[in-house]
Amino acid sequence: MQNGEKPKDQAPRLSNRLFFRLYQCANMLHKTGTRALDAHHITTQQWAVLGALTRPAFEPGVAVGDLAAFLLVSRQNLTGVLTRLEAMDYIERTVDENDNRSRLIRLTTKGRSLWDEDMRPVISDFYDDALRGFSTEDRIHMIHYLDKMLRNFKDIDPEIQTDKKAAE
Amino acid sequence: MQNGEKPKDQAPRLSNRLFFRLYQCANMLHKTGTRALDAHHITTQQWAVLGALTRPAFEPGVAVGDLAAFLLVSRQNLTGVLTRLEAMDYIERTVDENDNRSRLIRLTTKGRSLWDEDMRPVISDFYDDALRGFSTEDRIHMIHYLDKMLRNFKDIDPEIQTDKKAAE
DNA sequence: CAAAGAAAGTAAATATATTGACATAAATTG
DNA sequence: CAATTTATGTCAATATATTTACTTTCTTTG
Repeated sequence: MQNGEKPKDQAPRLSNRLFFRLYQCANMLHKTGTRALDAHHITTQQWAVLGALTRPAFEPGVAVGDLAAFLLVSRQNLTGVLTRLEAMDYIERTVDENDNRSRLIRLTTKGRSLWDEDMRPVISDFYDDALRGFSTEDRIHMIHYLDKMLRNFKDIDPEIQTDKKAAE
Repeated sequence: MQNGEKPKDQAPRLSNRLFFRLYQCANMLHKTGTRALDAHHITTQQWAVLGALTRPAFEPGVAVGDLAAFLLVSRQNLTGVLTRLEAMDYIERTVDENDNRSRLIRLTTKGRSLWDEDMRPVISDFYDDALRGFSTEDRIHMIHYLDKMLRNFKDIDPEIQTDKKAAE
């Protein structure tokens, strides 16, 4: 620590700057991400849902609550997003045979096609643009920091039980 | 590059993971941040606006468009947030003497008091919790990455003119 | 096995956020 | 200087996102 002039006074400004940048990045992620997929009328939230549903573990169908826990949004929020995706025929809701309360969410053939043919190339280009200048090591470091912050957020949130189980 | 097995195949998964973590962090930032200030009925967006208005450069009053450019949200979005903050008597809108189209946004005495007495301590604790385990260098690196990504986002966005001018 | 409890999903109310459209006022042009 | 263009803020429509409340179904108890 070479800076001798009261490092404690710098900390609040540093934290403030960090979170403001995170806030700005979040705004731009949704703004530019939604615009990138505008031709297909897909928003970043719908993107996140569709992307989750392509995961091998979720392909047989996933409950709304589990999907919400994975995306870190509320169950109630997902209801609306899922309703719109279902209306566009990209996903389907089926009743869980083992539990009539539970609805299993799954990609339709149309949804799978949208993801593979239309969205995947656009997303790939979007990633390239947004990560321009990031080396592989930069990306790994950034993921490390985001993971670390995410664990802290989960500790703050009384709803989420941090069960130490790595989710990929 | 020591990893000899097709590093190009790893890149998409790395990018995907990075943006998914960013998406999750953004969700948690708003969720836990709004909850932290729930006792004062302040959301993270209102927090961002009030925080911006405490900046010395904005204290004489700032135009809606300039505030939107600073926060990286749309002008139209701010209208609603400002209306609610004005109804709570935390900010005031005055007409710019030099331009009758422009409204100058400023903190009220009540808003200044809310920020200094009520919000600042809560925000300070929130920062401590969310950045637990982050060294000063970690914070600087994280800010660096967020800044870098932000520049890329601005390059993607056709609306924003990146005029290379550092905004603090 | 019936009653209390918990869990899953959805609806309603409130607050963001975006784009498109619009009214007013300033700036530019001919 | 009048006419077009541009700039500023707001309203409207759509899509998130949250908390509160409720219905249905499953689980737990007595």
